[in-house]
Amino acid sequence: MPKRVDHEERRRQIAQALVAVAARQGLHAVGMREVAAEAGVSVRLVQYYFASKDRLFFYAYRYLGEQLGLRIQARVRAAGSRPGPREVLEATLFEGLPDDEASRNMHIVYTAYATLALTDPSMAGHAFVEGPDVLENHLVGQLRAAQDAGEVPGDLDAAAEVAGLLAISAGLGTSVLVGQRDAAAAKRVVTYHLDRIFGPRSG
Amino acid sequence: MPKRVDHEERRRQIAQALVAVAARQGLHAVGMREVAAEAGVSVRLVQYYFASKDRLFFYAYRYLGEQLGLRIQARVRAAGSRPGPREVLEATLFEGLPDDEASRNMHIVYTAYATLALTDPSMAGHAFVEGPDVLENHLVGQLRAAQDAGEVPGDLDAAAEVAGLLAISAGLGTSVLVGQRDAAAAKRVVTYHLDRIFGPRSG
DNA sequence: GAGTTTATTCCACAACCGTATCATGATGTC
DNA sequence: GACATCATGATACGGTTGTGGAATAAACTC
Repeated sequence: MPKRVDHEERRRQIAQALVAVAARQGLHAVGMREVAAEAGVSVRLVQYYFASKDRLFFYAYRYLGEQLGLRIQARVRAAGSRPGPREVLEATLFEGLPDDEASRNMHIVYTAYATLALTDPSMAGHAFVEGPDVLENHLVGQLRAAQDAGEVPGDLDAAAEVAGLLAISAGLGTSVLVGQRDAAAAKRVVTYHLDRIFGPRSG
Repeated sequence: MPKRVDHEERRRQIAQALVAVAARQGLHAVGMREVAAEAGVSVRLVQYYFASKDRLFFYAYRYLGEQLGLRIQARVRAAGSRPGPREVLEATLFEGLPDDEASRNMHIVYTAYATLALTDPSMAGHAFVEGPDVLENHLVGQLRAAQDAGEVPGDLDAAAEVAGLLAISAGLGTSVLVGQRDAAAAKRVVTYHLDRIFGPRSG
Protein backbone atom coordinates (compact mmCIF):
# COMPACT_ATOMS: atom_id res chain seq x y z
CA MET A 1 0.00 0.00 0.00
CA PRO A 2 1.26 3.45 -0.93
CA LYS A 3 1.09 6.68 0.98
CA ARG A 4 -2.17 6.93 2.86
CA VAL A 5 -3.82 10.19 3.85
CA ASP A 6 -6.81 10.79 6.07
CA HIS A 7 -9.28 11.94 3.45
CA GLU A 8 -11.71 13.38 5.94
CA GLU A 9 -8.96 15.41 7.52
CA ARG A 10 -7.85 16.75 4.14
CA ARG A 11 -11.42 17.63 3.26
CA ARG A 12 -11.80 19.55 6.48
CA GLN A 13 -8.58 21.41 5.77
CA ILE A 14 -9.76 22.37 2.32
CA ALA A 15 -13.20 23.31 3.59
CA GLN A 16 -11.59 25.57 6.14
CA ALA A 17 -9.61 27.21 3.37
CA LEU A 18 -12.85 27.76 1.47
CA VAL A 19 -14.41 29.45 4.49
CA ALA A 20 -11.39 31.70 4.86
CA VAL A 21 -11.52 32.76 1.23
CA ALA A 22 -15.29 33.20 1.30
CA ALA A 23 -15.08 35.38 4.40
CA ARG A 24 -12.58 37.57 2.59
CA GLN A 25 -14.04 37.89 -0.90
CA GLY A 26 -17.55 36.56 -0.60
CA LEU A 27 -18.85 33.09 -1.30
CA HIS A 28 -19.84 34.03 -4.83
CA ALA A 29 -16.26 34.93 -5.67
CA VAL A 30 -14.74 31.68 -4.42
CA GLY A 31 -12.98 29.70 -7.11
CA MET A 32 -11.15 26.44 -7.09
CA ARG A 33 -7.85 28.20 -7.59
CA GLU A 34 -8.24 30.49 -4.60
CA VAL A 35 -9.29 27.63 -2.36
CA ALA A 36 -6.33 25.57 -3.50
CA ALA A 37 -3.92 28.44 -2.93
CA GLU A 38 -5.34 29.15 0.51
CA ALA A 39 -5.07 25.50 1.47
CA GLY A 40 -1.56 25.35 0.07
CA VAL A 41 -2.31 22.59 -2.39
CA SER A 42 -2.78 22.32 -6.12
CA VAL A 43 -6.08 22.81 -7.87
CA ARG A 44 -6.05 19.25 -8.99
CA LEU A 45 -5.88 18.06 -5.41
CA VAL A 46 -9.03 19.91 -4.47
CA GLN A 47 -10.65 18.16 -7.36
CA TYR A 48 -9.21 14.90 -6.14
CA TYR A 49 -10.92 15.12 -2.76
CA PHE A 50 -14.06 16.78 -4.08
CA ALA A 51 -15.24 15.55 -7.42
CA SER A 52 -16.79 18.89 -8.36
CA LYS A 53 -17.15 22.41 -7.12
CA ASP A 54 -20.74 21.73 -6.07
CA ARG A 55 -19.62 18.90 -3.85
CA LEU A 56 -16.94 21.07 -2.32
CA PHE A 57 -19.40 23.82 -1.57
CA PHE A 58 -21.91 21.43 -0.06
CA TYR A 59 -19.30 19.78 2.11
CA ALA A 60 -18.03 23.14 3.34
CA TYR A 61 -21.58 24.14 4.18
CA ARG A 62 -22.11 21.09 6.34
CA TYR A 63 -18.70 21.54 7.90
CA LEU A 64 -19.52 25.12 8.78
CA GLY A 65 -22.89 24.24 10.28
CA GLU A 66 -21.21 21.57 12.35
CA GLN A 67 -18.61 24.04 13.61
CA LEU A 68 -21.28 26.53 14.60
CA GLY A 69 -23.11 23.81 16.49
CA LEU A 70 -19.93 22.96 18.34
CA ARG A 71 -19.46 26.60 19.26
CA ILE A 72 -22.94 26.72 20.77
CA GLN A 73 -22.23 23.55 22.74
CA ALA A 74 -18.96 24.99 23.98
CA ARG A 75 -20.74 28.11 25.12
CA VAL A 76 -23.37 26.09 26.95
CA ARG A 77 -20.70 24.05 28.69
CA ALA A 78 -18.87 27.20 29.63
CA ALA A 79 -22.02 28.41 31.38
CA GLY A 80 -21.59 25.84 34.11
CA SER A 81 -21.83 22.17 34.82
CA ARG A 82 -25.62 22.16 35.08
CA PRO A 83 -26.90 25.03 32.91
CA GLY A 84 -30.49 26.11 33.37
CA PRO A 85 -32.91 27.19 30.64
CA ARG A 86 -31.74 30.78 30.72
CA GLU A 87 -28.11 29.77 30.33
CA VAL A 88 -28.92 27.50 27.41
CA LEU A 89 -30.96 30.20 25.72
CA GLU A 90 -28.37 32.85 26.34
CA ALA A 91 -25.55 30.69 25.02
CA THR A 92 -27.48 29.98 21.85
CA LEU A 93 -28.57 33.55 21.27
CA PHE A 94 -25.16 35.05 21.97
CA GLU A 95 -23.56 32.71 19.49
CA GLY A 96 -25.56 34.47 16.79
CA LEU A 97 -23.80 37.74 17.59
CA PRO A 98 -20.29 37.60 16.16
CA ASP A 99 -17.88 39.28 18.53
CA ASP A 100 -14.48 38.20 17.28
CA GLU A 101 -13.00 37.78 13.84
CA ALA A 102 -13.31 34.01 13.82
CA SER A 103 -17.03 33.99 14.56
CA ARG A 104 -17.54 36.96 12.29
CA ASN A 105 -15.98 35.06 9.41
CA MET A 106 -18.05 31.99 10.08
CA HIS A 107 -21.26 33.95 10.22
CA ILE A 108 -20.46 35.88 7.08
CA VAL A 109 -20.04 32.64 5.17
CA TYR A 110 -23.00 30.95 6.82
CA THR A 111 -25.19 33.89 5.89
CA ALA A 112 -23.91 33.66 2.34
CA TYR A 113 -24.89 30.00 2.25
CA ALA A 114 -28.36 30.80 3.54
CA THR A 115 -28.73 33.40 0.81
CA LEU A 116 -27.47 30.93 -1.75
CA ALA A 117 -30.06 28.40 -0.63
CA LEU A 118 -32.82 30.85 -1.52
CA THR A 119 -32.19 30.48 -5.21
CA ASP A 120 -29.85 27.57 -5.84
CA PRO A 121 -31.96 24.43 -6.10
CA SER A 122 -29.05 22.11 -5.31
CA MET A 123 -28.69 23.73 -1.89
CA ALA A 124 -32.31 24.52 -1.12
CA GLY A 125 -34.82 22.37 0.67
CA HIS A 126 -34.32 20.86 4.07
CA ALA A 127 -30.84 22.32 4.60
CA PHE A 128 -31.82 25.49 6.41
CA VAL A 129 -35.11 24.19 7.78
CA GLU A 130 -34.34 21.02 9.70
CA GLY A 131 -31.42 22.39 11.66
CA PRO A 132 -33.11 25.55 12.90
CA ASP A 133 -36.30 23.59 13.54
CA VAL A 134 -34.78 21.11 15.95
CA LEU A 135 -32.91 23.93 17.66
CA GLU A 136 -36.09 25.94 18.04
CA ASN A 137 -38.07 22.98 19.39
CA HIS A 138 -35.31 22.23 21.83
CA LEU A 139 -35.35 25.78 23.16
CA VAL A 140 -39.12 25.80 23.40
CA GLY A 141 -38.79 22.73 25.59
CA GLN A 142 -36.26 24.54 27.76
CA LEU A 143 -38.55 27.51 28.22
CA ARG A 144 -41.56 25.35 29.01
CA ALA A 145 -39.50 23.56 31.61
CA ALA A 146 -38.68 26.91 33.15
CA GLN A 147 -42.38 27.71 33.19
CA ASP A 148 -43.19 24.40 34.89
CA ALA A 149 -40.50 25.17 37.46
CA GLY A 150 -42.11 28.52 38.11
CA GLU A 151 -39.08 30.47 36.96
CA VAL A 152 -41.01 32.06 34.11
CA PRO A 153 -44.61 33.33 34.04
CA GLY A 154 -46.88 30.60 32.77
CA ASP A 155 -49.01 32.88 30.63
CA LEU A 156 -46.17 33.54 28.20
CA ASP A 157 -46.45 31.85 24.81
CA ALA A 158 -43.27 29.81 24.91
CA ALA A 159 -43.26 29.08 21.17
CA ALA A 160 -43.78 32.72 20.24
CA GLU A 161 -41.16 33.88 22.73
CA VAL A 162 -38.54 31.45 21.47
CA ALA A 163 -39.31 32.21 17.83
CA GLY A 164 -38.94 35.88 18.69
CA LEU A 165 -35.67 35.38 20.55
CA LEU A 166 -34.12 33.34 17.80
CA ALA A 167 -35.20 35.88 15.23
CA ILE A 168 -33.76 38.64 17.41
CA SER A 169 -30.45 36.84 17.54
CA ALA A 170 -30.41 36.27 13.80
CA GLY A 171 -31.57 39.78 12.98
CA LEU A 172 -29.18 41.49 15.37
CA GLY A 173 -26.42 39.21 14.15
CA THR A 174 -26.74 40.49 10.63
CA SER A 175 -27.01 44.06 11.88
CA VAL A 176 -23.66 43.48 13.60
CA LEU A 177 -22.23 41.98 10.44
CA VAL A 178 -23.18 44.96 8.31
CA GLY A 179 -21.79 47.30 10.94
CA GLN A 180 -25.02 48.90 12.11
CA ARG A 181 -24.04 48.24 15.73
CA ASP A 182 -21.34 46.36 17.58
CA ALA A 183 -21.61 43.04 19.32
CA ALA A 184 -21.76 44.62 22.78
CA ALA A 185 -24.83 46.69 21.87
CA ALA A 186 -26.49 43.64 20.37
CA LYS A 187 -25.78 41.64 23.51
CA ARG A 188 -27.43 44.32 25.60
CA VAL A 189 -30.58 44.07 23.50
CA VAL A 190 -30.65 40.28 23.80
CA THR A 191 -30.05 40.49 27.55
CA TYR A 192 -32.87 42.99 27.86
CA HIS A 193 -35.27 40.57 26.24
CA LEU A 194 -34.05 37.64 28.31
CA ASP A 195 -34.51 39.72 31.45
CA ARG A 196 -37.99 40.55 30.27
CA ILE A 197 -38.81 36.84 30.34
CA PHE A 198 -36.70 35.52 33.20
CA GLY A 199 -36.53 38.69 35.28
CA PRO A 200 -33.33 40.64 35.86
CA ARG A 201 -30.14 38.57 36.15
CA SER A 202 -29.13 37.33 39.57
CA GLY A 203 -31.53 39.88 41.04
CA MET B 1 -31.98 66.64 -31.88
CA PRO B 2 -32.39 62.93 -32.47
CA LYS B 3 -34.52 60.39 -30.71
CA ARG B 4 -34.67 61.12 -27.01
CA VAL B 5 -35.31 58.53 -24.32
CA ASP B 6 -35.93 59.00 -20.64
CA HIS B 7 -32.71 57.54 -19.30
CA GLU B 8 -33.98 57.23 -15.78
CA GLU B 9 -37.00 55.33 -16.97
CA ARG B 10 -34.85 52.98 -19.01
CA ARG B 11 -32.56 52.41 -16.05
CA ARG B 12 -35.50 51.52 -13.86
CA GLN B 13 -36.74 49.11 -16.49
CA ILE B 14 -33.37 47.40 -16.65
CA ALA B 15 -33.00 47.38 -12.87
CA GLN B 16 -36.37 45.69 -12.62
CA ALA B 17 -35.19 43.07 -15.06
CA LEU B 18 -32.13 42.51 -12.92
CA VAL B 19 -34.28 41.98 -9.85
CA ALA B 20 -36.43 39.49 -11.71
CA VAL B 21 -33.42 37.50 -12.86
CA ALA B 22 -31.77 37.69 -9.44
CA ALA B 23 -34.92 36.43 -7.74
CA ARG B 24 -34.93 33.47 -10.10
CA GLN B 25 -31.28 32.42 -10.24
CA GLY B 26 -29.63 34.30 -7.42
CA LEU B 27 -27.82 37.60 -7.50
CA HIS B 28 -24.47 35.89 -7.87
CA ALA B 29 -25.58 34.26 -11.12
CA VAL B 30 -26.82 37.44 -12.76
CA GLY B 31 -24.97 38.32 -15.93
CA MET B 32 -25.27 41.15 -18.35
CA ARG B 33 -26.70 38.83 -20.96
CA GLU B 34 -29.51 37.56 -18.77
CA VAL B 35 -30.46 41.04 -17.66
CA ALA B 36 -30.50 42.24 -21.25
CA ALA B 37 -32.63 39.30 -22.35
CA GLU B 38 -35.08 39.81 -19.49
CA ALA B 39 -35.37 43.49 -20.29
CA GLY B 40 -35.77 42.73 -23.99
CA VAL B 41 -32.79 44.78 -25.07
CA SER B 42 -29.30 44.07 -26.28
CA VAL B 43 -26.35 43.54 -23.98
CA ARG B 44 -24.63 46.59 -25.33
CA LEU B 45 -27.59 48.75 -24.42
CA VAL B 46 -27.35 47.75 -20.79
CA GLN B 47 -23.77 48.89 -20.96
CA TYR B 48 -24.91 52.07 -22.60
CA TYR B 49 -27.09 53.07 -19.68
CA PHE B 50 -24.81 51.59 -17.04
CA ALA B 51 -21.15 52.02 -17.77
CA SER B 52 -20.20 48.84 -15.96
CA LYS B 53 -21.71 45.89 -14.19
CA ASP B 54 -20.84 47.36 -10.82
CA ARG B 55 -22.79 50.50 -11.59
CA LEU B 56 -25.75 48.45 -12.73
CA PHE B 57 -25.70 46.42 -9.54
CA PHE B 58 -25.40 49.49 -7.36
CA TYR B 59 -28.24 51.25 -9.13
CA ALA B 60 -30.48 48.21 -8.84
CA TYR B 61 -29.70 48.03 -5.15
CA ARG B 62 -30.78 51.60 -4.57
CA TYR B 63 -33.84 51.06 -6.75
CA LEU B 64 -34.82 48.03 -4.72
CA GLY B 65 -34.38 49.82 -1.41
CA GLU B 66 -36.51 52.64 -2.69
CA GLN B 67 -39.25 50.24 -3.75
CA LEU B 68 -39.26 48.56 -0.35
CA GLY B 69 -39.55 51.96 1.30
CA LEU B 70 -42.53 52.75 -0.89
CA ARG B 71 -44.16 49.49 0.08
CA ILE B 72 -43.82 50.34 3.76
CA GLN B 73 -45.31 53.77 3.12
CA ALA B 74 -48.20 52.21 1.23
CA ARG B 75 -48.85 49.86 4.13
CA VAL B 76 -48.81 52.72 6.61
CA ARG B 77 -51.25 54.70 4.51
CA ALA B 78 -53.48 51.66 4.18
CA ALA B 79 -53.67 51.53 7.99
CA GLY B 80 -55.81 54.63 8.06
CA SER B 81 -55.68 58.35 7.59
CA ARG B 82 -54.09 59.03 10.97
CA PRO B 83 -52.06 55.95 11.91
CA GLY B 84 -50.89 55.65 15.51
CA PRO B 85 -47.55 54.25 16.70
CA ARG B 86 -48.76 50.69 16.70
CA GLU B 87 -50.03 50.94 13.14
CA VAL B 88 -46.75 52.41 11.95
CA LEU B 89 -44.75 49.74 13.72
CA GLU B 90 -46.98 46.96 12.48
CA ALA B 91 -46.86 48.17 8.90
CA THR B 92 -43.08 48.28 8.98
CA LEU B 93 -42.64 44.93 10.65
CA PHE B 94 -45.15 43.15 8.44
CA GLU B 95 -43.40 44.40 5.35
CA GLY B 96 -40.41 42.34 6.39
CA LEU B 97 -42.49 39.17 6.11
CA PRO B 98 -42.93 38.32 2.43
CA ASP B 99 -46.41 37.00 1.81
CA ASP B 100 -46.78 37.15 -1.95
CA GLU B 101 -44.47 36.38 -4.80
CA ALA B 102 -43.65 39.99 -5.56
CA SER B 103 -42.50 40.79 -2.05
CA ARG B 104 -40.79 37.44 -1.79
CA ASN B 105 -38.74 38.21 -4.86
CA MET B 106 -37.82 41.64 -3.62
CA HIS B 107 -36.73 40.31 -0.26
CA ILE B 108 -34.73 37.51 -1.78
CA VAL B 109 -32.76 39.99 -3.82
CA TYR B 110 -32.48 42.49 -1.01
CA THR B 111 -31.10 39.80 1.26
CA ALA B 112 -28.61 38.85 -1.43
CA TYR B 113 -27.47 42.45 -1.60
CA ALA B 114 -27.02 42.58 2.16
CA THR B 115 -24.91 39.46 1.97
CA LEU B 116 -22.93 40.91 -0.88
CA ALA B 117 -22.24 44.05 1.13
CA LEU B 118 -20.54 41.93 3.79
CA THR B 119 -17.60 41.19 1.54
CA ASP B 120 -17.71 43.41 -1.52
CA PRO B 121 -15.93 46.65 -0.69
CA SER B 122 -17.65 48.58 -3.48
CA MET B 123 -21.03 47.90 -1.84
CA ALA B 124 -20.05 47.95 1.83
CA GLY B 125 -20.03 50.90 4.18
CA HIS B 126 -22.97 53.16 4.70
CA ALA B 127 -25.30 51.31 2.36
CA PHE B 128 -26.97 49.01 4.86
CA VAL B 129 -26.35 51.18 7.91
CA GLU B 130 -27.85 54.57 7.18
CA GLY B 131 -31.18 53.34 5.88
CA PRO B 132 -31.94 50.95 8.75
CA ASP B 133 -30.62 53.51 11.23
CA VAL B 134 -33.02 56.27 10.28
CA LEU B 135 -35.87 53.77 10.18
CA GLU B 136 -34.98 52.50 13.63
CA ASN B 137 -34.68 55.98 15.09
CA HIS B 138 -38.00 56.91 13.59
CA LEU B 139 -39.71 53.92 15.16
CA VAL B 140 -38.09 54.60 18.53
CA GLY B 141 -39.62 58.06 18.33
CA GLN B 142 -43.00 56.52 17.60
CA LEU B 143 -42.77 54.20 20.58
CA ARG B 144 -41.63 56.99 22.90
CA ALA B 145 -44.58 59.05 21.77
CA ALA B 146 -46.85 56.16 22.65
CA GLN B 147 -45.21 56.02 26.07
CA ASP B 148 -45.74 59.74 26.60
CA ALA B 149 -49.37 59.30 25.60
CA GLY B 150 -49.73 56.57 28.18
CA GLU B 151 -50.55 53.90 25.62
CA VAL B 152 -47.42 51.93 26.49
CA PRO B 153 -45.79 51.29 29.89
CA GLY B 154 -43.15 53.92 30.53
CA ASP B 155 -40.64 51.53 32.06
CA LEU B 156 -40.05 49.76 28.76
CA ASP B 157 -36.73 50.48 27.07
CA ALA B 158 -38.02 51.90 23.80
CA ALA B 159 -34.71 51.56 21.99
CA ALA B 160 -34.24 47.94 23.03
CA GLU B 161 -37.85 47.11 22.18
CA VAL B 162 -37.64 48.62 18.71
CA ALA B 163 -34.26 47.01 18.03
CA GLY B 164 -35.78 43.71 19.08
CA LEU B 165 -38.88 44.17 16.96
CA LEU B 166 -36.94 45.08 13.85
CA ALA B 167 -34.62 42.15 14.38
CA ILE B 168 -37.64 39.90 14.84
CA SER B 169 -39.08 41.09 11.57
CA ALA B 170 -35.79 40.59 9.74
CA GLY B 171 -35.10 37.24 11.35
CA LEU B 172 -38.59 35.89 10.80
CA GLY B 173 -38.49 37.26 7.27
CA THR B 174 -35.52 35.13 6.38
CA SER B 175 -37.07 32.14 8.13
CA VAL B 176 -40.05 32.61 5.83
CA LEU B 177 -37.78 32.91 2.81
CA VAL B 178 -35.99 29.66 3.55
CA GLY B 179 -39.31 27.94 4.13
CA GLN B 180 -39.03 27.27 7.84
CA ARG B 181 -42.50 28.75 8.38
CA ASP B 182 -45.09 30.59 6.35
CA ALA B 183 -45.91 34.27 6.43
CA ALA B 184 -49.07 33.73 8.48
CA ALA B 185 -47.17 32.03 11.29
CA ALA B 186 -44.55 34.77 11.23
CA LYS B 187 -47.26 37.41 11.44
CA ARG B 188 -48.70 35.73 14.50
CA VAL B 189 -45.33 35.91 16.22
CA VAL B 190 -44.92 39.58 15.37
CA THR B 191 -48.45 40.32 16.53
CA TYR B 192 -47.78 38.49 19.78
CA HIS B 193 -44.83 40.75 20.48
CA LEU B 194 -46.71 43.89 19.52
CA ASP B 195 -49.53 42.84 21.84
CA ARG B 196 -46.96 42.33 24.56
CA ILE B 197 -46.02 45.99 24.26
CA PHE B 198 -49.28 47.67 23.34
CA GLY B 199 -51.68 45.23 24.93
CA PRO B 200 -54.07 43.01 22.97
CA ARG B 201 -55.50 44.55 19.80
CA SER B 202 -58.70 46.56 19.99
CA GLY B 203 -59.09 45.41 23.59
C1' DG C 1 -33.13 66.75 -47.57
C1' DA C 2 -28.35 66.96 -45.66
C1' DG C 3 -26.34 66.63 -41.32
C1' DT C 4 -25.75 65.84 -36.59
C1' DT C 5 -26.65 63.56 -32.50
C1' DT C 6 -28.75 59.88 -29.94
C1' DA C 7 -30.21 55.18 -29.41
C1' DT C 8 -29.34 50.72 -30.54
C1' DT C 9 -27.25 46.38 -32.48
C1' DC C 10 -23.73 42.89 -33.90
C1' DC C 11 -19.52 41.07 -33.05
C1' DA C 12 -14.96 40.22 -31.25
C1' DC C 13 -11.51 40.10 -27.69
C1' DA C 14 -9.12 39.02 -23.55
C1' DA C 15 -9.56 37.00 -19.15
C1' DC C 16 -11.27 33.65 -16.19
C1' DC C 17 -13.57 29.47 -14.69
C1' DG C 18 -14.38 24.46 -13.76
C1' DT C 19 -12.90 20.38 -15.46
C1' DA C 20 -10.24 16.65 -17.74
C1' DT C 21 -5.80 14.53 -19.32
C1' DC C 22 -1.48 13.07 -18.62
C1' DA C 23 2.47 12.51 -16.09
C1' DT C 24 5.17 12.06 -11.72
C1' DG C 25 6.34 11.37 -6.89
C1' DA C 26 5.79 8.72 -2.83
C1' DT C 27 5.05 4.55 -0.10
C1' DG C 28 3.69 0.44 1.12
C1' DT C 29 3.78 -5.10 -0.01
C1' DC C 30 5.90 -9.27 -1.76
C1' DG D 1 14.20 -4.09 -5.26
C1' DA D 2 10.20 -4.47 -8.33
C1' DC D 3 5.59 -3.42 -8.55
C1' DA D 4 1.15 -1.72 -7.59
C1' DT D 5 -1.44 2.00 -5.87
C1' DC D 6 -2.39 6.23 -3.87
C1' DA D 7 -1.36 11.22 -3.77
C1' DT D 8 -0.02 15.17 -6.17
C1' DG D 9 1.39 18.33 -9.81
C1' DA D 10 1.65 20.78 -14.46
C1' DT D 11 -0.94 21.98 -18.19
C1' DA D 12 -4.50 22.29 -21.72
C1' DC D 13 -9.43 22.86 -23.22
C1' DG D 14 -14.03 24.44 -23.93
C1' DG D 15 -17.22 27.58 -22.28
C1' DT D 16 -18.68 31.84 -20.22
C1' DT D 17 -18.01 36.49 -18.69
C1' DG D 18 -17.59 41.63 -18.81
C1' DT D 19 -16.23 44.95 -21.91
C1' DG D 20 -15.02 47.72 -26.02
C1' DG D 21 -15.07 48.88 -31.22
C1' DA D 22 -17.38 49.72 -35.30
C1' DA D 23 -21.47 50.20 -37.68
C1' DT D 24 -26.55 51.10 -38.32
C1' DA D 25 -31.18 53.07 -37.42
C1' DA D 26 -33.93 56.90 -35.94
C1' DA D 27 -35.23 61.59 -35.18
C1' DC D 28 -34.67 66.30 -34.90
C1' DT D 29 -32.62 70.92 -36.85
C1' DC D 30 -31.61 73.95 -40.39
